[in-house]
Amino acid sequence: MTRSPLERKLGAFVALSDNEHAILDRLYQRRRTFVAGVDLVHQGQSDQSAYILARGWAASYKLLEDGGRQIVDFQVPGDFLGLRSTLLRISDHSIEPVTDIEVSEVLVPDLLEAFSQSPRLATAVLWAASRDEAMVVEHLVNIGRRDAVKRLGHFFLELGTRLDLVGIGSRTGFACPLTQYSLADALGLSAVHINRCLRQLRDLGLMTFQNGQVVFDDHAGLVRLTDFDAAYLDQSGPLLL
Amino acid sequence: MTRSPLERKLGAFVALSDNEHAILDRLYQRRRTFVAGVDLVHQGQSDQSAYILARGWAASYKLLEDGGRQIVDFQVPGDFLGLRSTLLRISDHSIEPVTDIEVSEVLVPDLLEAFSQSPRLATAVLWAASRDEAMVVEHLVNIGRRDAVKRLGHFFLELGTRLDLVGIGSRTGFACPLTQYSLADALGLSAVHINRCLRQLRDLGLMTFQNGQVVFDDHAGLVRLTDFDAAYLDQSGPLLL
DNA sequence: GGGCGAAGCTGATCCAGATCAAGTCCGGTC
DNA sequence: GACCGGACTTGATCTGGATCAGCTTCGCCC
Repeated sequence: MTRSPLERKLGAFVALSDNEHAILDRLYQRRRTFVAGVDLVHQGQSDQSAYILARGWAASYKLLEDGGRQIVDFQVPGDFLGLRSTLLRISDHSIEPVTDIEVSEVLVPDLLEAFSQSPRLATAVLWAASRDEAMVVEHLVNIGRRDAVKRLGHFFLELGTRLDLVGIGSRTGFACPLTQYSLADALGLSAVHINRCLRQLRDLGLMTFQNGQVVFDDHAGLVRLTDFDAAYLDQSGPLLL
Repeated sequence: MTRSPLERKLGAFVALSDNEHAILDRLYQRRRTFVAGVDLVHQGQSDQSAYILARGWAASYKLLEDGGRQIVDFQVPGDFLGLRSTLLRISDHSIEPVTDIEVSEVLVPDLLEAFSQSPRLATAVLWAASRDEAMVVEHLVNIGRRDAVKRLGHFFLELGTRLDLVGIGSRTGFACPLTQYSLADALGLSAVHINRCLRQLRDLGLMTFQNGQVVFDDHAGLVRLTDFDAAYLDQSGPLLL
């Protein structure tokens, strides 16, 4: 039996029963696709549904009235899109596909129904939400207290680790569809400065990002420089309830 | 019947039954107190329990190996302390009481047990976690894209709104036990600069923070300056499941 | 009442990163 | 094959906020 990315992710937290797998399978039968660059959720929108990302990359961001934007996080396969928005009933952010993406739609009532059928599923989803929050927190620390070069290096290390966990990419590198502009919006820097920092990382022999390809030339060195600690991504294996 | 701050908060999301109130009451009978300045949770610690803050203020923060620290969020009565850490099994952050605090201890197994007795409670807690995440996200945007004065103003407006919702403080101001140093650690600025920005806000006639007292001299003006929108704090009333 | 430590305040200087202004180097498209 | 727009690159200059160094004020303790 093949498992979806979500089932793999939740399965890493609680050991799911056959019945729970069946409940999850029923959750997302509605397959949809969205093209790169066109928002699927708008800030301020209400009553939209949540999605589970099956293929491609997306970005969640907030727009400021002065025109600036802050990318809060990127989503990769297996991640929820807009789960928080549906619970809060109004979306506090927008979501834009970075590449063409494929998602499964999850209707809120179905999700709540699944929770009442299996409270352990509710706990697993709460765990997934906590993990997402931990990533945002680390992002906050990154922006608040690290200088530009460390910030950039740390960002790529986190991304690499996340992709590793869902089976895309590895310790040596990964394919990355982001532009220097989106990196700037994510890291609170200007695109020009991102460019210079990428060069620095290259010159230091630590990592390379060119032509949509990230290569960790010296993974250990980069970890050392950026004070990266993957603990918050938690992958210690299923908790038995 | 008097409700605890937590029950009030969760009750704002789902209308709780008497039975659910009873389950919640059973959750936290263990009252504990901690003195200001002494961490109750350490980064890297595992197996600690979660708490619900009943009185006083706390700060959750992360330490960097270069000695810097980033305060991720402040907690006020009704907020969870360390909920995320217990789900992730290892704490990714530390928690320090800003004032002497009073908390109720919540054991994880009890919490999971409560979820299986009432899936609606699980949903309500998931909602509370989403709300916390929304605050961290807004904090991220604040640090990533707003200049120091706006950042500071926005911070105080959020805090004011949160306190308003739990019945402490009001539209005109609130008592605030934070030092300029802790503000600096929260906002990714230096304490010196916080001092100058506070003066600016005072000179602009927008707000005053002196002697542990925040006064909004021109609430509307401050909202305008800082692009503050309380939508992410969601208080549209109970969702009926 | 004197000493001491935390918090607050202020001025002078420095620097990381923004901004401005030109480029180059694609891949598409007519 | 000329044109165009998007991503990337590079240099010159400017500036918000850090850092350093010292000051005051106040509460607390002996």
